Amino acid sequence: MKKKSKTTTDAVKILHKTFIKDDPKRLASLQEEREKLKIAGQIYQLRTQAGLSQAQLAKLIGTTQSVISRLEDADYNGHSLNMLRRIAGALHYKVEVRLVPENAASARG
Amino acid sequence: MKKKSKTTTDAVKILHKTFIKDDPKRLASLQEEREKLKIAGQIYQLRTQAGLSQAQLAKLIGTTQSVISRLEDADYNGHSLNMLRRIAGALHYKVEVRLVPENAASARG
DNA sequence: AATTTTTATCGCAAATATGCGATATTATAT
DNA sequence: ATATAATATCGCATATTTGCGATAAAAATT
Repeated sequence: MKKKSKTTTDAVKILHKTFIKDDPKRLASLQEEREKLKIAGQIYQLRTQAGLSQAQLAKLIGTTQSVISRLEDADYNGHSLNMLRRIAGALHYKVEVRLVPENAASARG
Repeated sequence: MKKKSKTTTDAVKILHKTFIKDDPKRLASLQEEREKLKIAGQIYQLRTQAGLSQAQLAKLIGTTQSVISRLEDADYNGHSLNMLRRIAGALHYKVEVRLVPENAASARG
Protein backbone atom coordinates (compact mmCIF):
# COMPACT_ATOMS: atom_id res chain seq x y z
CA MET A 1 0.00 0.00 0.00
CA LYS A 2 0.91 3.59 -0.28
CA LYS A 3 1.57 5.84 2.60
CA LYS A 4 -1.92 6.63 3.71
CA SER A 5 -5.12 4.64 3.77
CA LYS A 6 -7.95 5.91 1.68
CA THR A 7 -10.29 6.57 4.53
CA THR A 8 -8.02 8.73 6.56
CA THR A 9 -6.67 10.59 3.59
CA ASP A 10 -9.94 11.40 1.96
CA ALA A 11 -11.55 12.56 5.16
CA VAL A 12 -9.32 15.58 5.13
CA LYS A 13 -10.56 16.58 1.73
CA ILE A 14 -14.14 15.64 2.30
CA LEU A 15 -14.34 17.78 5.40
CA HIS A 16 -14.76 21.10 3.77
CA LYS A 17 -17.04 19.92 1.04
CA THR A 18 -19.32 18.15 3.47
CA PHE A 19 -19.57 20.61 6.29
CA ILE A 20 -18.91 24.06 4.98
CA LYS A 21 -19.92 24.21 1.36
CA ASP A 22 -23.55 25.21 1.42
CA ASP A 23 -24.40 25.15 5.09
CA PRO A 24 -22.42 27.68 7.07
CA LYS A 25 -24.45 26.94 10.16
CA ARG A 26 -22.99 23.50 10.35
CA LEU A 27 -19.63 25.00 10.92
CA ALA A 28 -20.07 24.42 14.63
CA SER A 29 -20.12 20.66 14.33
CA LEU A 30 -16.99 20.92 12.30
CA GLN A 31 -15.13 21.15 15.55
CA GLU A 32 -16.35 17.75 16.52
CA GLU A 33 -15.53 16.31 13.14
CA ARG A 34 -12.04 17.68 13.39
CA GLU A 35 -11.55 16.00 16.74
CA LYS A 36 -12.74 12.68 15.41
CA LEU A 37 -10.44 12.99 12.47
CA LYS A 38 -7.57 13.87 14.69
CA ILE A 39 -8.02 10.75 16.76
CA ALA A 40 -8.09 8.48 13.75
CA GLY A 41 -5.13 10.34 12.36
CA GLN A 42 -3.18 10.15 15.57
CA ILE A 43 -3.65 6.42 15.80
CA TYR A 44 -2.61 6.03 12.20
CA GLN A 45 0.41 8.22 12.65
CA LEU A 46 1.52 6.53 15.83
CA ARG A 47 1.19 3.11 14.27
CA THR A 48 2.97 3.84 11.02
CA GLN A 49 5.69 5.84 12.66
CA ALA A 50 6.32 2.76 14.78
CA GLY A 51 6.60 0.77 11.58
CA LEU A 52 3.68 -1.51 12.37
CA SER A 53 0.93 -2.94 10.21
CA GLN A 54 -2.60 -2.94 11.54
CA ALA A 55 -2.28 -6.63 12.18
CA GLN A 56 0.90 -6.16 14.16
CA LEU A 57 -0.52 -3.42 16.33
CA ALA A 58 -3.65 -5.48 16.80
CA LYS A 59 -1.66 -8.41 18.10
CA LEU A 60 0.26 -6.08 20.37
CA ILE A 61 -2.86 -4.97 22.18
CA GLY A 62 -4.65 -8.27 21.94
CA THR A 63 -7.19 -7.71 19.22
CA THR A 64 -7.55 -8.13 15.49
CA GLN A 65 -6.72 -6.15 12.40
CA SER A 66 -10.27 -5.20 11.59
CA VAL A 67 -10.60 -3.50 14.93
CA ILE A 68 -7.63 -1.28 14.24
CA SER A 69 -8.99 -0.47 10.83
CA ARG A 70 -12.24 0.57 12.37
CA LEU A 71 -10.47 2.85 14.82
CA GLU A 72 -8.52 4.50 12.03
CA ASP A 73 -11.67 5.18 10.09
CA ALA A 74 -12.24 8.90 10.36
CA ASP A 75 -15.98 8.39 10.31
CA TYR A 76 -15.87 6.17 13.35
CA ASN A 77 -17.26 7.88 16.33
CA GLY A 78 -17.27 5.31 19.11
CA HIS A 79 -13.85 5.68 20.60
CA SER A 80 -13.48 4.79 24.23
CA LEU A 81 -10.67 6.02 26.38
CA ASN A 82 -9.91 2.47 27.36
CA MET A 83 -9.14 1.51 23.80
CA LEU A 84 -7.11 4.63 23.19
CA ARG A 85 -5.11 3.90 26.30
CA ARG A 86 -4.44 0.37 25.18
CA ILE A 87 -3.10 1.56 21.86
CA ALA A 88 -1.12 4.42 23.33
CA GLY A 89 0.30 2.23 26.04
CA ALA A 90 1.51 -0.41 23.63
CA LEU A 91 3.58 2.23 21.89
CA HIS A 92 4.77 3.92 25.07
CA TYR A 93 2.46 6.81 24.67
CA LYS A 94 -0.25 8.12 26.95
CA VAL A 95 -3.62 9.69 26.40
CA GLU A 96 -4.25 13.25 27.41
CA VAL A 97 -7.79 14.50 27.62
CA ARG A 98 -8.65 18.11 28.01
CA LEU A 99 -11.87 20.05 28.18
CA VAL A 100 -11.19 23.46 26.72
CA PRO A 101 -13.45 26.38 25.87
CA GLU A 102 -14.86 26.16 22.39
CA ASN A 103 -13.62 29.57 21.37
CA ALA A 104 -10.24 29.89 23.01
CA ALA A 105 -7.23 29.18 20.89
CA SER A 106 -6.23 25.79 22.12
CA ALA A 107 -2.94 24.80 23.66
CA ARG A 108 -1.02 24.57 20.44
CA GLY A 109 -3.44 23.41 17.78
CA MET B 1 -22.92 20.29 50.28
CA LYS B 2 -19.42 21.48 50.60
CA LYS B 3 -17.23 22.43 47.76
CA LYS B 4 -16.08 19.04 46.65
CA SER B 5 -17.66 15.63 46.59
CA LYS B 6 -16.11 13.00 48.74
CA THR B 7 -15.12 10.74 45.91
CA THR B 8 -13.21 13.24 43.90
CA THR B 9 -11.57 14.86 46.88
CA ASP B 10 -10.35 11.73 48.54
CA ALA B 11 -8.95 10.28 45.37
CA VAL B 12 -6.24 12.86 45.45
CA LYS B 13 -5.15 11.73 48.87
CA ILE B 14 -5.66 8.07 48.26
CA LEU B 15 -3.46 8.12 45.21
CA HIS B 16 -0.14 8.18 46.90
CA LYS B 17 -1.08 5.76 49.61
CA THR B 18 -2.49 3.26 47.15
CA PHE B 19 0.06 3.36 44.39
CA ILE B 20 3.37 4.47 45.74
CA LYS B 21 3.58 3.61 49.39
CA ASP B 22 5.07 0.14 49.41
CA ASP B 23 5.14 -0.78 45.76
CA PRO B 24 7.39 1.49 43.75
CA LYS B 25 6.90 -0.64 40.70
CA ARG B 26 3.30 0.38 40.48
CA LEU B 27 4.38 3.90 39.90
CA ALA B 28 3.92 3.32 36.20
CA SER B 29 0.20 2.78 36.45
CA LEU B 30 -0.01 5.95 38.42
CA GLN B 31 0.04 7.78 35.11
CA GLU B 32 -3.17 6.12 34.13
CA GLU B 33 -4.75 6.79 37.49
CA ARG B 34 -3.84 10.42 37.18
CA GLU B 35 -5.51 10.64 33.82
CA LYS B 36 -8.68 9.08 35.13
CA LEU B 37 -8.69 11.42 38.05
CA LYS B 38 -8.19 14.36 35.80
CA ILE B 39 -11.22 13.50 33.74
CA ALA B 40 -13.49 13.14 36.73
CA GLY B 41 -12.05 16.33 38.12
CA GLN B 42 -12.46 18.23 34.90
CA ILE B 43 -16.10 17.28 34.65
CA TYR B 44 -16.66 18.27 38.24
CA GLN B 45 -14.89 21.55 37.81
CA LEU B 46 -16.68 22.41 34.62
CA ARG B 47 -20.04 21.65 36.13
CA THR B 48 -19.60 23.51 39.39
CA GLN B 49 -17.95 26.47 37.77
CA ALA B 50 -21.06 26.68 35.61
CA GLY B 51 -23.10 26.69 38.79
CA LEU B 52 -24.98 23.51 37.98
CA SER B 53 -26.05 20.60 40.11
CA GLN B 54 -25.57 17.10 38.78
CA ALA B 55 -29.28 16.94 38.09
CA GLN B 56 -29.20 20.15 36.10
CA LEU B 57 -26.26 19.10 33.97
CA ALA B 58 -27.89 15.72 33.47
CA LYS B 59 -31.04 17.32 32.13
CA LEU B 60 -28.96 19.53 29.91
CA ILE B 61 -27.41 16.58 28.13
CA GLY B 62 -30.46 14.37 28.30
CA THR B 63 -29.61 11.92 31.02
CA THR B 64 -30.03 11.50 34.76
CA GLN B 65 -28.21 12.58 37.85
CA SER B 66 -26.81 9.19 38.69
CA VAL B 67 -25.04 9.10 35.38
CA ILE B 68 -23.23 12.34 36.12
CA SER B 69 -22.30 11.11 39.55
CA ARG B 70 -20.82 8.00 38.01
CA LEU B 71 -18.75 10.07 35.62
CA GLU B 72 -17.42 12.22 38.41
CA ASP B 73 -16.35 9.17 40.35
CA ALA B 74 -12.57 9.13 40.15
CA ASP B 75 -12.57 5.35 40.16
CA TYR B 76 -14.77 5.16 37.11
CA ASN B 77 -12.86 4.02 34.14
CA GLY B 78 -15.38 3.63 31.34
CA HIS B 79 -15.45 7.09 29.84
CA SER B 80 -16.36 7.33 26.21
CA LEU B 81 -15.50 10.26 24.06
CA ASN B 82 -19.12 10.56 23.06
CA MET B 83 -20.16 11.19 26.62
CA LEU B 84 -17.34 13.61 27.24
CA ARG B 85 -18.32 15.50 24.12
CA ARG B 86 -21.91 15.71 25.22
CA ILE B 87 -20.93 17.20 28.54
CA ALA B 88 -18.34 19.52 27.12
CA GLY B 89 -20.66 20.65 24.36
CA ALA B 90 -23.46 21.51 26.74
CA LEU B 91 -21.13 23.90 28.52
CA HIS B 92 -19.58 25.31 25.37
CA TYR B 93 -16.41 23.40 25.78
CA LYS B 94 -14.77 20.90 23.52
CA VAL B 95 -12.77 17.74 24.07
CA GLU B 96 -9.17 17.59 23.08
CA VAL B 97 -7.46 14.24 22.88
CA ARG B 98 -3.76 13.85 22.50
CA LEU B 99 -1.44 10.91 22.31
CA VAL B 100 1.84 12.02 23.78
CA PRO B 101 5.03 10.15 24.62
CA GLU B 102 4.99 8.69 28.09
CA ASN B 103 8.20 10.38 29.14
CA ALA B 104 8.18 13.75 27.46
CA ALA B 105 7.03 16.71 29.45
CA SER B 106 3.62 17.24 27.98
CA ALA B 107 2.25 20.36 26.37
CA ARG B 108 1.72 22.31 29.52
CA GLY B 109 0.53 19.91 32.18
C1' DA C 1 -32.61 18.81 64.72
C1' DA C 2 -35.68 18.86 61.11
C1' DT C 3 -36.25 19.90 56.26
C1' DT C 4 -34.58 20.35 51.81
C1' DT C 5 -31.14 19.85 48.40
C1' DT C 6 -27.46 17.50 46.50
C1' DT C 7 -24.70 13.57 45.65
C1' DA C 8 -23.54 8.38 45.88
C1' DT C 9 -24.78 3.75 45.04
C1' DC C 10 -27.47 -0.26 43.45
C1' DG C 11 -29.81 -3.14 40.00
C1' DC C 12 -31.28 -4.06 35.63
C1' DA C 13 -32.78 -2.87 30.67
C1' DA C 14 -31.22 -0.73 26.44
C1' DA C 15 -27.69 1.09 23.53
C1' DT C 16 -23.05 1.05 21.95
C1' DA C 17 -18.25 -0.66 21.46
C1' DT C 18 -15.32 -4.52 21.04
C1' DG C 19 -13.79 -9.30 19.38
C1' DC C 20 -13.18 -11.77 15.51
C1' DG C 21 -13.42 -14.54 11.37
C1' DA C 22 -14.34 -14.15 6.46
C1' DT C 23 -13.92 -11.75 2.39
C1' DA C 24 -13.51 -7.79 -0.67
C1' DT C 25 -10.70 -4.04 -1.96
C1' DT C 26 -6.47 -1.70 -2.59
C1' DA C 27 -1.59 -1.26 -2.76
C1' DT C 28 3.08 -3.20 -3.47
C1' DA C 29 6.31 -6.14 -5.66
C1' DT C 30 7.76 -9.30 -9.12
C1' DA D 1 -0.61 -9.31 -15.35
C1' DT D 2 0.20 -12.21 -11.23
C1' DA D 3 1.34 -12.89 -6.66
C1' DT D 4 1.73 -11.03 -2.16
C1' DA D 5 0.81 -7.96 1.57
C1' DA D 6 -1.99 -4.53 3.77
C1' DT D 7 -6.29 -2.43 4.63
C1' DA D 8 -11.52 -1.97 4.47
C1' DT D 9 -15.90 -3.88 5.27
C1' DC D 10 -19.51 -7.19 6.79
C1' DG D 11 -22.02 -9.91 10.20
C1' DC D 12 -22.71 -11.49 14.51
C1' DA D 13 -21.34 -12.84 19.46
C1' DT D 14 -19.61 -10.82 23.59
C1' DA D 15 -18.41 -7.09 26.63
C1' DT D 16 -18.95 -2.52 28.23
C1' DT D 17 -21.31 1.81 28.70
C1' DT D 18 -25.40 4.32 29.17
C1' DG D 19 -30.28 5.10 30.82
C1' DC D 20 -32.90 5.35 34.66
C1' DG D 21 -35.62 4.70 38.76
C1' DA D 22 -35.15 3.90 43.67
C1' DT D 23 -32.91 4.68 47.75
C1' DA D 24 -29.10 5.67 50.84
C1' DA D 25 -25.80 8.96 52.36
C1' DA D 26 -24.12 13.51 52.89
C1' DA D 27 -24.44 18.42 52.92
C1' DA D 28 -26.81 22.83 53.17
C1' DT D 29 -30.56 25.61 54.95
C1' DT D 30 -33.81 26.97 58.23
